[in-house]
Amino acid sequence: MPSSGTQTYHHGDLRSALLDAATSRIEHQGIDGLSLRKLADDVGVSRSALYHHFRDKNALLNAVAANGFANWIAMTSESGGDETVPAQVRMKQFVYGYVHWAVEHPQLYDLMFGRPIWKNDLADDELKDVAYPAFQYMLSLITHWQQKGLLLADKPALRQTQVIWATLHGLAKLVTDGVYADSAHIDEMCDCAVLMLLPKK
Amino acid sequence: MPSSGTQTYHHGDLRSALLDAATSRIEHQGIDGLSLRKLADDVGVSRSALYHHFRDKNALLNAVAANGFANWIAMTSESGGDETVPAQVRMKQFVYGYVHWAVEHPQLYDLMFGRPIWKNDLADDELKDVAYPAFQYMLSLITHWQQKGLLLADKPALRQTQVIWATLHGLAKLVTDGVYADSAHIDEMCDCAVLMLLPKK
DNA sequence: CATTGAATTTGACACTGTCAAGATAAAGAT
DNA sequence: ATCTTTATCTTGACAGTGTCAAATTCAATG
Repeated sequence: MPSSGTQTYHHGDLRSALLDAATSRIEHQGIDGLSLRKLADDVGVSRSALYHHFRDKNALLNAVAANGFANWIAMTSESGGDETVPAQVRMKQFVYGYVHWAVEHPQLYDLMFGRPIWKNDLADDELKDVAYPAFQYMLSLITHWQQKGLLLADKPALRQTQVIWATLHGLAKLVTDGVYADSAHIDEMCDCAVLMLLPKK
Repeated sequence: MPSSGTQTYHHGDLRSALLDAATSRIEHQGIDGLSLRKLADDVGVSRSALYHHFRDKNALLNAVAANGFANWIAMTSESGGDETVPAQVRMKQFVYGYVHWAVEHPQLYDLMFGRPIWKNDLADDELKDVAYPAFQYMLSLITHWQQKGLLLADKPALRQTQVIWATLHGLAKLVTDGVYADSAHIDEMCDCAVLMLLPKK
């Protein structure tokens, strides 16, 4: 059992070392900036050692995204789970939490919610197992708001979930992509979004 | 003056031929699926002929995006310009038009409003010259809705523009990326968005 | 100690964007 | 008409990429 630090032929835990290094590189250089060969250098291993732990580059990206979802769910259920504060406050906290997390992990967010994985049907089962519950959580949360009277019940919860999620997703993407919105106004934009999405006044 | 059809050494209008082929390839295979060498094959020219008309691959992408904006603006001012119908109907038309255009040109939309160009500061002047007016058009349109009483005036028009745009952008991206929304429900989602964004009821 | 089997490396291939140097053709000058 | 210039296109080359097959190294098991 080679303890960490010493460099043995068998790395010991190459899979998670690659995962960590890949996550770090993605967060700094972006998805397109991830080169498997440079990644191997980071970890101090040869270029094709990776293929004994991941089927190909996409499988590695899937695993990184899956880790991201686990992280995301932890953040999200934290900001939405406090039952002592009123639902409206929790909604605002959720919106803040969602957008800020995306802005703090723009590249990871891109990977998790971007086309390359979902539209091209490149998500493997492991990723789906962690991503779908995340989607369902949003639906249950917004259904809950609806039941509490925070949202009107004149439209299906699923549609309202999609619209609210779209707004959060759009805010996050406009800011992180630098399109007609900059990070100095995140909170103002979130406030405005909450005001506009809540019914009555 | 080589007429089109005959294959001469000097292509005649290689620049726009490359633009067309690139646009077509991007719309079918996506941005990452665009290879300059295959593109050259499409046009029947050698691999590096392109560099006499575009500084590099990014310049080509910029030009494709600029074309996209021109197209986008044409569509958009068409669906928003009819002064004979009431503002509320025009808003709905605008929402429909925006999302449908994005869904019909997903890859182009990605290129135009995505991070690779804007966040990485890879937009050249030609692109900015056509993109910024597009952004401003959205602002003026939504300011107009506000003045017509369609939106409340309790929040700055800029913020409301960003939120509404975020919602449209988010809807478009969720659908085109295949994340928890599919194209069969576009219109329902648009309807729901309009209902939720408009004040009162 | 021998053998099995997993982990890792090296060599190779096809592909990518990009540049320098050469080849070609059109336009302008005399 | 011929020469010169200039824009256009091609060929050769290089560094980089993901990925596979075959060879190597090591740990564990018999």
